[in-house]
Amino acid sequence: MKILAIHADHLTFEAKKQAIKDPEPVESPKETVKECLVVFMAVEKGDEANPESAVQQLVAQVKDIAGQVKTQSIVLYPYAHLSSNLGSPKTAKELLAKADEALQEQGFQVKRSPFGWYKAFEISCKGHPLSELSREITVEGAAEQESEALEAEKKLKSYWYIMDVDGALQELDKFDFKDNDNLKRFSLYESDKDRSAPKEPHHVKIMKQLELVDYEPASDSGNLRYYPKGRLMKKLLEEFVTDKVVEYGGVEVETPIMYDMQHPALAKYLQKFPARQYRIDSDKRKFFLRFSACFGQFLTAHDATISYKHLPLRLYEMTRYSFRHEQRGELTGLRRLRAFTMPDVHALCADIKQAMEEYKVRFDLSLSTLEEIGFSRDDFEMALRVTKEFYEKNKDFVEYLVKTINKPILVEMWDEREFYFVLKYEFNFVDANQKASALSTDQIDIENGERYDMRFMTEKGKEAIIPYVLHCSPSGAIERVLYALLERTYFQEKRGEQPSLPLWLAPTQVRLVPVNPQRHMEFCKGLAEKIHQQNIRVDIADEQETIGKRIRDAEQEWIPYVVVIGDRDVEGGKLTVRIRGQQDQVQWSFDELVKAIKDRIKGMPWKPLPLPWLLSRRPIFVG
RNA sequence: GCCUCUGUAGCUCAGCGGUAGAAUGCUUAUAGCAUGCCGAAAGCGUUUGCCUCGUAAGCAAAAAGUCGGGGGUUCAAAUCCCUCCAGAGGCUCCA
Repeated sequence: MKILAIHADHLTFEAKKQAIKDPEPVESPKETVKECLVVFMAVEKGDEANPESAVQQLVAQVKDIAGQVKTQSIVLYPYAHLSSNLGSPKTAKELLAKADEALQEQGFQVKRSPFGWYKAFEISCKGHPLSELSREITVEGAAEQESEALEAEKKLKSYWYIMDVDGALQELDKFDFKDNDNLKRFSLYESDKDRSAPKEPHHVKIMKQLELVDYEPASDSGNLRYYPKGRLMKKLLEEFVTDKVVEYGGVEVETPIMYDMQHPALAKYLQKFPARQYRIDSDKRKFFLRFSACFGQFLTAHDATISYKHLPLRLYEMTRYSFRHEQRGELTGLRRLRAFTMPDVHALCADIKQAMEEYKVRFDLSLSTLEEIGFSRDDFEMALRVTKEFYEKNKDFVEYLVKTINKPILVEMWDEREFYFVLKYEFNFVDANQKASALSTDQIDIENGERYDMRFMTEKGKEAIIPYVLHCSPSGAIERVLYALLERTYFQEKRGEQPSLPLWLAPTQVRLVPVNPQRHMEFCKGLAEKIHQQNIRVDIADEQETIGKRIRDAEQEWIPYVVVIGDRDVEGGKLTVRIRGQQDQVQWSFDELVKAIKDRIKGMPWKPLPLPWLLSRRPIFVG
């Protein structure tokens, strides 16, 4: 709170015009007070953390000044122009009223000029040395600074380029985007900082319609609820990514989700990472919720005995959850959350050569992870962010990356290094609203080895700090993968295709529709059991509805294979299969059906359907 | 955190001071197609009854509402005002 106190011979003020929606009522339009201390004051954001303390301090200050100038008459005069960081009108009004009351209790005569009006005033200042005083009042809890990194990012200057597959850099506006429409959309998004979106993102409706995910009003924003089908898809993705990382050499650990804010290594890292944290009080200590797996893994590595023979050491965790207290307005559907599931694999490297070799391996890991999930290379765009210095010294390395992905990429170059890393790439998905979101990413970190005091024994038997740490999320947040998969169906529809999910992720892979739910049920149950034994998810539309209705329901659920079972099929030995995305139905034997499906989901994890097979036995979670 | 819009039955939405209702779905989407309404009162879903059906909605009836929560204005509030909550969009931010 800022105050300006003036010892006046007289003050006249007159409310002229309403300045805010809900101003205080005016008792008498024009008032004059003689021989008084006029306290111009502005309530600030910081005061909201602890209004009681602000009032207390204000009263103490005013009492002090009034004592010095020997007056009993006080005018409290709200004066917004003293501050550029005003509190809300509501708090200000309450605070004024409380201050008024408290001063009267101290025996002062208090007048208040009404809050929320443009006012005319005339003041005569006495002019003695104590007659004009300004004071600033701060309350505890208000002084929490934004992190250095948040501040730094505001100042950081970026240079934008497109790098083609030969490694040649071109200015953004000189590049011909003829065959790279998606890259153009991505580049504009990044460089123009144009964030306008016309509508609600496509996937929000779908995630509810397919009964995958929903908002949970009883939790904090950005903390979602998963229904059985959504949980299944998420679990499959989690398992797939984990399998990929373990195959690559990942050493899976599990670490706590909250950490002491006062821990020396953590406190410094917090300053370097411009995300906002959830905070938790426990006993005497204050904790923050992790925003990645870095803390747990680095602290683990700090305590471990590591030799050069163990490097590169790949520590891995699928964080459920990582927490980032994003600003309220930034949250949307599955794209940006406050609690999300992120695979995080670090590689501790002995030197730059090893770091770069390892980086290449992980680059392939990320690419194959996204492609095996079901994305094509056209579904995402690569961005590379690098300091000028690192780029100049390692052009070959950068060229290798762009050649590997084999399409032009967006490059952001910085003059100075503000973050803990010197280079990172991302694979970005661009949605129908032109919003880009990072999926896979990997960073070369040159600070945290030292900050966390991670050491290893070199070949020469000397202890050394681990100089390079790679930070990779091979798929990006799992929720975000789901977002991209759902959002992508918009483009499928645009092209005239039926929207669909990758077969290995489809909650129901085969739906059996008995023509007569009574007469054909035995056969269906037997068939379903056989299909299930082949590790294919199956269910049975056994409701008392027409065939047409049940087929329609299956189509609206995006079921990949629909098999209608009637007398013909029970007796004939062939199955009539309706395949999503194809016009005609096919007549298949059981083995042909199984083979067709197995060919498409080869090598991907499988889990049974966590719902009753009979549709008539399932609750409806969404409408 | 700030600004704008939104919140009506499980879902999708109309109504916008006076009886709780006319639109909804699909697609090749600046438009087209289908079904409905203008006639006792939304459509889908749910429940019950009828129908026992071969590839995108069979027929009928019933139940179902704190009109997001709280406060105010008014003879009267879903409708106007204030406030809180939630969602979307913008600003900002996005490791």
